[in-house]
Amino acid sequence: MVKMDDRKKKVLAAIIHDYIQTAEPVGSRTISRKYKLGVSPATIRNEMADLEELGLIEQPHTSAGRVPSDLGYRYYVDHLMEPEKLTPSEEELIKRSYEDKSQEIGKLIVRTGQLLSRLTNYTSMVMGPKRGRVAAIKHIQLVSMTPTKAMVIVVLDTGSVHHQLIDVAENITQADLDQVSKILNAKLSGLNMKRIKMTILSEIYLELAKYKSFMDAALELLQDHRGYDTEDKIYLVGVYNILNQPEFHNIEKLKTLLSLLEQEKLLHEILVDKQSEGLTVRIGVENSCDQIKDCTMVTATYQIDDQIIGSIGVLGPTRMEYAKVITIVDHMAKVLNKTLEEMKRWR
Amino acid sequence: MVKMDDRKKKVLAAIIHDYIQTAEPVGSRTISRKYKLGVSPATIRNEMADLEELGLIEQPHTSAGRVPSDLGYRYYVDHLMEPEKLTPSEEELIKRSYEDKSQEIGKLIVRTGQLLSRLTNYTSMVMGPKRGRVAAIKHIQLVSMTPTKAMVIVVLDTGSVHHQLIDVAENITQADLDQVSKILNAKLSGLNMKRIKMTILSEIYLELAKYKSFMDAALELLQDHRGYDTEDKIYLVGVYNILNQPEFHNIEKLKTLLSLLEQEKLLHEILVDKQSEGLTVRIGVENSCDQIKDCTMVTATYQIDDQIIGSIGVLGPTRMEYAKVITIVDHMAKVLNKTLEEMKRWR
DNA sequence: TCTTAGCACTCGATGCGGTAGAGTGCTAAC
DNA sequence: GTTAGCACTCTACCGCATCGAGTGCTAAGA
Repeated sequence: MVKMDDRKKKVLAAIIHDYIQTAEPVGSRTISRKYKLGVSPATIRNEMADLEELGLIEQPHTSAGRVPSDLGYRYYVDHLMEPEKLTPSEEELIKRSYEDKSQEIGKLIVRTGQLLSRLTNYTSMVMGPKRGRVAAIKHIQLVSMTPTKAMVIVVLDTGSVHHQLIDVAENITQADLDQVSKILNAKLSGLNMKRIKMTILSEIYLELAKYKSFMDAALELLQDHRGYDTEDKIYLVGVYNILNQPEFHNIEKLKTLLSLLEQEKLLHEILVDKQSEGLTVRIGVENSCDQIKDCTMVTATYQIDDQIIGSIGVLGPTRMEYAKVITIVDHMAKVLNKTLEEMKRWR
Repeated sequence: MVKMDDRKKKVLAAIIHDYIQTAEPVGSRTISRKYKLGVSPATIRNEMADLEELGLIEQPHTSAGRVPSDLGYRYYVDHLMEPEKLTPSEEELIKRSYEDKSQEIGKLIVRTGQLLSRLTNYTSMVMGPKRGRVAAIKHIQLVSMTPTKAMVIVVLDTGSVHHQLIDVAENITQADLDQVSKILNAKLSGLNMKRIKMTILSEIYLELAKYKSFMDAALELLQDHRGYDTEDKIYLVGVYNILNQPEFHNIEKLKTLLSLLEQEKLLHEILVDKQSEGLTVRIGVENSCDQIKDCTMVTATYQIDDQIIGSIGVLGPTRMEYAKVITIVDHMAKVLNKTLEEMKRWR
């Protein structure tokens, strides 16, 4: 049985570095010349044969150089890689992006996605925050728009605002609506969405019998839980960055990947696949989804009060700049968590 | 000088039909066999030579068949094409999509984009409604979120709702906020955004001197005109449909096009380029933008009270199914206009 | 005068053999 | 254990011949 020794590690690291840069199979000669291990190509070749036996590298065909296997990348990430530091300008950019504090949580997440994509040059995927608890109603307001239309506005304590137009009878005035708003607020304000059960609703019905005609529509908005959740929403930024990866210059591969990215359900599975707190790197076949078998996903969770409420991630080819991407994702998750912590008070 | 006669028209139409279907240059033999004009390939060849002289068709190289030129498509669209009727299932689909009446105008536009893309299998571009007039304030509401944060909500008479979190002093209560809301509503309700000038603002400042601390932030939201406009926002649907077009199996072309589609400003120019009321077809070089010189755009405007407030359109290769696409875009614009007319009352 | 069969011609696509070059594995010497 | 040397393998590339689709032209026929 072959064992990894120090030189093998160096050779593997060299192969991976070179391949990440060039996307071309790496030969023994290249390594000997570019990476000064102080040994001849022949020695490198022996080491390479061992590394291949270990399953860490592969040959596309005889007389081609070697290419890292998924397992090789895995070994690299786990044992060899030295995380790259952020450049001052990168740090600066991140800092500036989070400066504006009076943000809605959703916007924060979107901005994170944009940053991830911009810094890594890959595609970023971020998942909107899942409520650690169910959102509670802060305020309800009805506004008359035209004689027959009114706007229902619901403010949640998470800082999100929802609105919908409803039809109302011709003779309803803004005064009526104010009256209804008042009652709704008295009854519902502070309650979380799950606790708005039929009992309370029928109570309201009773009290507002004369407005029955439009209460149905108004309450429908309240009941529509899904409408309040950004939980399932996944934001993609920089999808077209994959066009810069030579491995996707093949239209068929491109189609497969892009059609995957259109399906939010699958994205969701990919993003939370085997998710545990902190940073996760899933390389090639480690992904459960077939369509990204030659991609790597670097994801991290973000949380509030130790409860995971969402994920951010970067999707790229297995030939990914691991040292850079991992640092960035990790750092962004930390910054995001810190920012969320500061915003926590009003959630 | 060669003149178009009936048979030339038939030959041109045949070439275009065949090319739209196959994306391959069309030969004289194919036309004679498939399109039963009752003449031999040799005759067709003579006609083709004439059509080429007229600039309506081109030869990629000697010994290849003919391909329609932009001019050829133009002639086809102007003189030869018979608009294709919508199938019952298509009509049904469109009808169902617009059934839900109590819609916000923005959602209506997005839905239109989705339909366009789905029905045509090309990329759709729709532009959000430009206000015929400046939006007016319908209602302002301040809601206390935490001891130090409040939500400003502004409802416009166009049916859009805007909100933003602001910082407030620790000792401000919801009652205070209600008081401020009341005054703001009294002063500003019904005014359009342009008319909120310094005079009115300073009046408010005077009256609400004791809340001065946070009025700045609240009024900033009111002043931020751009925030209220969806005018410049362009929705793209079905971008990946272009992958199905053989003309874009070339990565470089694809990159050029996709990078164009990422630039909203350019999109805006493309969509309203030489825009006049009604349906417009811009074929290949007729587009002012270089990057879509081998694309065709079919656009239509939508209006309220004879004022153009936006555009919808489809982007595809010049080898486009004109008869189908033109019918669909035209029909969708009409349906959209009709729906907007019905919604008009509350705008 | 218009149509068409026939034919020579053009040019891209395809396939094949040969070559160059990159890279390997193995062996034998250091 | 390392390395120089060498035979071997396989891809990429080039040139060449061939095939076939499609043309333009010409001359005969309607």
